[in-house]
Amino acid sequence: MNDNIKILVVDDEEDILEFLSYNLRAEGYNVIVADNGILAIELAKQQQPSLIILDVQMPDMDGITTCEKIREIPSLKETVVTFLTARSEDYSQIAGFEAGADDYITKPIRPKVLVSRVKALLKRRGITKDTDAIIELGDIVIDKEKHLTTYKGQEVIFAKKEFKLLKLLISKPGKVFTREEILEKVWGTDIIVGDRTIDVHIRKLREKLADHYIKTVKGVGYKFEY
Amino acid sequence: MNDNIKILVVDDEEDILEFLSYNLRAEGYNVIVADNGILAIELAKQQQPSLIILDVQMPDMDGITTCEKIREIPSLKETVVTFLTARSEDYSQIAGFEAGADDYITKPIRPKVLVSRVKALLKRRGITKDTDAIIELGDIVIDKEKHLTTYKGQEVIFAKKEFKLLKLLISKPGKVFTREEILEKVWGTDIIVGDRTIDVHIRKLREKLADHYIKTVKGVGYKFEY
DNA sequence: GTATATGTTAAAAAATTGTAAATTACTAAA
DNA sequence: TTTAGTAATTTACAATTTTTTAACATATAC
Repeated sequence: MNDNIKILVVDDEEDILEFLSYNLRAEGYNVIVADNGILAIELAKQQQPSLIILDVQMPDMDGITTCEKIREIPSLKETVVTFLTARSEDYSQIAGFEAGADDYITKPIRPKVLVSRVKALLKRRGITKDTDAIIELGDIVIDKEKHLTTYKGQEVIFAKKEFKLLKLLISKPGKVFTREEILEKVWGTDIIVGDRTIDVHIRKLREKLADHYIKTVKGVGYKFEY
Repeated sequence: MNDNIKILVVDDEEDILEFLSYNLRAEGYNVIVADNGILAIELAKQQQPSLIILDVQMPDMDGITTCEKIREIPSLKETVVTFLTARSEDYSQIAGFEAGADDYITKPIRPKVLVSRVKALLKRRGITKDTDAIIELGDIVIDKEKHLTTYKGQEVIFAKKEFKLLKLLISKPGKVFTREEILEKVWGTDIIVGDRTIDVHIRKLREKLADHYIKTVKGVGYKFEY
């Protein structure tokens, strides 16, 4: 479902790992787990999760140290980190924020609280599920269901193919989509179109939005960058 | 790039074998061929291809029988099999799926259709070469998905070949890559370029990063050292 | 010192993409 | 069914960027 949003849960207690991943998976998240800080860092580097839930109290390497190390990794600078603390221990709260955490969740964990907190955190960072009917990126709002796009509050009309292309590019901002990928996703596998077709459609998008949103990566493809 | 992905093509007509292998090799696949079912089974057992493209109409042992026999071989249970049928013959399509095929391609074969179909099939089975999406070495971060390289937090733009070369060298820091190896991996086997081409590209990398990362091992090749 | 391998630079060549205009395909109304 | 309008694609060429070549400089091993 939302296997696009990856969450890494780190705790040394098996029970808690299961509890958390069960509840998050039920919401459709792609959950990966680690039972210690070392593994957590390794997994985080490789898998690039959007959110890391980190228990403060762990043997060997505690959550705070783990968080500090995570923050040192350039590719994880933007990752949301939230702590899991037993009761509301003032001390770990403060230390947690200093270590670079974005939020903390206190045990005992209530499933509903957990889920809403996670949703809020991700939303705050603009990480949305691609199943959402509405994609919002600053000035650009796309309503998939209504086939409606708004740019700076103004409605912009995109033809069918244009809309599909825009939706694709915007679905993973920053990711480069190769021409092949675009053909496959927008036109379909068996349809063959000429070499310039994609360019022309890209041009239409650039015309209707602003030039700078869609970047060309020569020899590779196109990407959407806000 | 995909030289690890092996495809077995089975057809009794020499022309079609050549046509298929030419187009698949052009995409970088490792293609092996067989002109009859018996040989196909033998090769499949030995070589363990990821995908088998099987002509339905063949003398001696037809594609459907061959497929059934392949499906009986435990080590080939996971192999993707696709049929090649003349026109869209309903009969062979149905029989094909019963025999355990995953897809069928109809003749006449269009190269682009063939390739995209093959890619889709392999992807569906999760057969991809791509390792980690992000390579990280201290100050240098390479995001393959975003086709983006960061050096000391600053974005550095590499053209396609440069990017490929950097990716190769950085994939095994410290390892010396010979010129031959570089040519093969970055340019491909059958492309012939002059003597100074690699040097020029190495120079570009050195210009865009810092000189000291890429070391020359005279008489041998180049290596990346952090 | 000579021969061989590599470094450097600029310019040529090749590849890729951008664009406008023309053509074709499609769709909904008359 | 015809028609008119819009969308999608192709075409032909321009503009741009990347890649390669080629000529010469420099370094290194023997």
